[in-house]
Amino acid sequence: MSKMLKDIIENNQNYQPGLSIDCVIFGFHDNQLKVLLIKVQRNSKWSLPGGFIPIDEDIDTAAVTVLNDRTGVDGIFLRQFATFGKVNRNDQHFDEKVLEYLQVEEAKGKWLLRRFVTIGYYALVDFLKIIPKPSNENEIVEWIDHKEVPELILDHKEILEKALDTLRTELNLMPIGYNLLPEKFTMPELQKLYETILDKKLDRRNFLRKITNIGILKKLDEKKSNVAHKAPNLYSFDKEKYDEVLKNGLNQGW
Amino acid sequence: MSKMLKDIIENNQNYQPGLSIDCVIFGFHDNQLKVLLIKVQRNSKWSLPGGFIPIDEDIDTAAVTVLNDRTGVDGIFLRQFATFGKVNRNDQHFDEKVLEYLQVEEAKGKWLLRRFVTIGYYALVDFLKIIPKPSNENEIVEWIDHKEVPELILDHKEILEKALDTLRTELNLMPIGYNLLPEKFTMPELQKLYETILDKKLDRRNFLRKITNIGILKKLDEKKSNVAHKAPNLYSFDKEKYDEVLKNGLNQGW
DNA sequence: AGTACATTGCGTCATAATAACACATTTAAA
DNA sequence: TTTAAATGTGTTATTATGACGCAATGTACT
Repeated sequence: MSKMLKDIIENNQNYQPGLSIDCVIFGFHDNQLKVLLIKVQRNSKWSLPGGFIPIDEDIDTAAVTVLNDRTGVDGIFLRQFATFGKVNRNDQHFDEKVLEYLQVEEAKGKWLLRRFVTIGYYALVDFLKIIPKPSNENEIVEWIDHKEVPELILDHKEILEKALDTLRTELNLMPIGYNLLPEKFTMPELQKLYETILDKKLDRRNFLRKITNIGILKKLDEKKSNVAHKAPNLYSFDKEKYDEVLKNGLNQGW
Repeated sequence: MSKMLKDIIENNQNYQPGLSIDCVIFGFHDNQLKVLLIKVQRNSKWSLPGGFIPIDEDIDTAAVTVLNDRTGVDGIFLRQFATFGKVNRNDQHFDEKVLEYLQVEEAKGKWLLRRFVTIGYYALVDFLKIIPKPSNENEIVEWIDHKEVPELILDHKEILEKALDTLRTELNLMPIGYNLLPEKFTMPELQKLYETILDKKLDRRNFLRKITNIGILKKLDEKKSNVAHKAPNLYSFDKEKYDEVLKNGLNQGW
């Protein structure tokens, strides 16, 4: 932090006051659903990557910037899911000591001390295509298994939980693998992705039938190599049909 | 407006800057899905009821206040669904002329002229229990059929559409009638509610079977009186089971 | 009073989706 | 060569869904 944050505080008239963005960036690797977390060295707790909103940018655009800053990619699945604004949510986060440390004027510093409402976005990214990028030299950026996320700052744990909850619901409304898996993948991998998100075992054969019937998969004439046991077939998504289902939704219900 | 808005502007340090709340309040009557809209006389366009966020209130609490101000009820279904923050969303809404009219100092007035990000909430209320209440003497509050909503200010039409879209999706995830219908209701009424929200005809007999199987209805030993044709049976919700389904969700999907 | 008509209540039947499970095949490792 | 673990491809019973049929009820009209 520091230089960048100091710049923002001193030019706070260029940013939307009292409003921030936090991103829950999901990736899938080693059969684990991972979350990209950051740590500012000075601080002992991990947090979600976030940022402020330039007054001349749409909030969605600002969210893309946050994502892009940390992952170096864009054109990815990024979706707003909730806004958090409890009165005390960022009490005791930044205080006078921080402002003193940053050497900003008291008047300017007040901008940072008030209640910040934060808009939560979640992103689905291809783990292998991302190189976690600290946005400055003191920042640590890491993928952490969602089951082993340590204590986070402020209400970030609540934000993460809500994102995961949203993801679970969306799983019933749309396909999601395209954003989280590599170009080619196996059926067990896709199933494991679903199982990990839902935290629930699924029957292998029933899963195959159901996911196949959606009509978004292409079975490739190729098997995964260098694997223990029988080599599983490779699949890829039929992007055109995938997008169609994304648009129209899965379960019509009524 | 006016007195109240002027007060807010002059005491803007008591409100979250650049942030507002807009409520899409749904009611059901005469087989129509209605939306509660307001009109400030000076202005020719209708708008969603909204408000600002006191710095010492949670955003959810502020939303309850907005709802309560216009309907006089609380303890109702109220849910945040999205946050809107395009850069130009409130350009040309309030301008210098308004501030002049309100006779507020220019410095204070600037608070109102910047981009406001608005948090959208939607509410489901029992039409008959609500008495639309103007929050001041110049305000007009009215129920308007969602199919006949005229042009609205700013991006309020977009906000309304998004709320309706969310409601349609939620219909597949949870039951909703409890909040929109009176204590006792008929099966055709409940079905019409679903048809109106979904904008789609449903088969009467299949609807009965499906809604009954959810297990949230109590068939009363009573028929609706004063109706043309055969008197339909009355139903009410089994609140305990209803809440259980609300919590656990309808379609498990996977 | 008698009849037409709209609406309700309670079904059926064919088809599709889902849950539970069986068995042969492939491959690495013992 | 055998074993164990995983994959590929089924079957069967049950349940859910979509598309209808028909008698009963009550209003409105002649």
